[in-house]
Amino acid sequence: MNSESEEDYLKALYHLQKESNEVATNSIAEYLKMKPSSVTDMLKKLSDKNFINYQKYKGTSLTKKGQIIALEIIRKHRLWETFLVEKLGFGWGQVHNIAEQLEHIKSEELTNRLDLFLGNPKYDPHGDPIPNKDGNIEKMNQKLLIELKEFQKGLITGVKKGTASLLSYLDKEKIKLGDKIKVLEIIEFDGTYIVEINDRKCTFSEKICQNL
Amino acid sequence: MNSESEEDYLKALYHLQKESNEVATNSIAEYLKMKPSSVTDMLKKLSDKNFINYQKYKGTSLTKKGQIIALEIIRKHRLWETFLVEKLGFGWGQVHNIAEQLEHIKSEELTNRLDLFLGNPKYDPHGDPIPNKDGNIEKMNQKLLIELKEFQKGLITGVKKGTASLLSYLDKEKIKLGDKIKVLEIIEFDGTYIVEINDRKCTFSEKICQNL
DNA sequence: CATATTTTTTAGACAAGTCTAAAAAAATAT
DNA sequence: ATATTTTTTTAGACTTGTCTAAAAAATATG
Repeated sequence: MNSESEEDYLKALYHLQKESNEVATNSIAEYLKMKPSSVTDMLKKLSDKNFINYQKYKGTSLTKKGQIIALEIIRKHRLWETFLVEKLGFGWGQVHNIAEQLEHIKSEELTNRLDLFLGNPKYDPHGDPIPNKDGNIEKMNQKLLIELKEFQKGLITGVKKGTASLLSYLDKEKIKLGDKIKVLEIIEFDGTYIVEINDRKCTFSEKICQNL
Repeated sequence: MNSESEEDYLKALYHLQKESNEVATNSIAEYLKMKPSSVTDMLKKLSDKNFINYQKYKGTSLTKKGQIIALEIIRKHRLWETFLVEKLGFGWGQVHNIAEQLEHIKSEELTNRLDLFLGNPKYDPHGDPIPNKDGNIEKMNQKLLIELKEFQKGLITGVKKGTASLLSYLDKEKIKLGDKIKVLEIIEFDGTYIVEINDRKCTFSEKICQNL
């Protein structure tokens, strides 16, 4: 059985690999808020267990075996987030920390029963796809809002950096997943977007370049 | 914040205190399947934190503060067991280990929302009372089956030592909590009970001296 | 390309929680 | 009331996962 710490590293690797295939020691350290030396230690351990491809001073990547574990953790995380929002009535922003704990609960049967109980959801409350039992995860066809030009339209399917403050702002504005969005105007000067959602006009700063 | 290990000790203390008020180091060790020396170490730590009354070579007991923590853990354990059985469809016997993990999840709001979601249950699936938010727990008015005489009647409200094998035996016999029970005959020789449950006759060995 | 900077690793330390073996205290028995 | 046994504690070791400081490798700069 793997420790919680090992699971955290594998999950981090999975997320960081979306940016670039080879992950640097320092970026893992930054992501997990640890010192690079601690990361090196753990990379050795994960390499011994054949969860990662690792050679000194080279970048790191998940092996097939490591990826399977990472996806199991992500599956559990997203299922629990769904449970917390759908069944217990938590808001978007509150669930991450709790799911971070729940994702380490070890029981395959629990995970599968939870999945069934939730109606085999495809997406979590943030719009991220939930891997299935066999570790298959849907490739996302998402764009960032900043990639859209004037008069283009889209559906809001998720938020990238789920900062609590952004999520609660969106909540307050009654903006939710699945809402249609249309870009009315882009202000050159500071990159502010004027968009239309649910027939209402909203203004997004450039920093909210993280939805489609 | 308290470690999982500390929580396990406090919970053990709570359960062992029901037998006798002062708990011996060795009995904690046996209960938790650890060596007595490890227990001594932890007792010092818990004593420093004012969770227990401890003096070298004397027995140990929970302080008010320690009892509050213990009851929080027990509350969480029993709520999660209820969730697993009622909502996810697990059987009696399967839930203990999983609840043992879930009880350590730290979020008061989660616990309270779970409680609400389950309809503020008073008893867990084994018939044990669930402490409320303020740590109040119902005193049990349970007797062991062995305490009943011939022709006395009762309600099955719980199982003491929840061994998986006994639970699955009861399941197979379709015996569940709330069933009415009537003692028809007690066989002197080996203490076997012949009882009537749901209009059917059953035979219980003396060892099943753990229901009312 | 030689030096400076950055990244990564090594070496050694520490905290938590456990263990074994031995010593000390308490309980029991003769 | 003393000797034996049992219980409990102490002392020291080990593991896991982290850290700091220093060394080594890789990368960037003039």
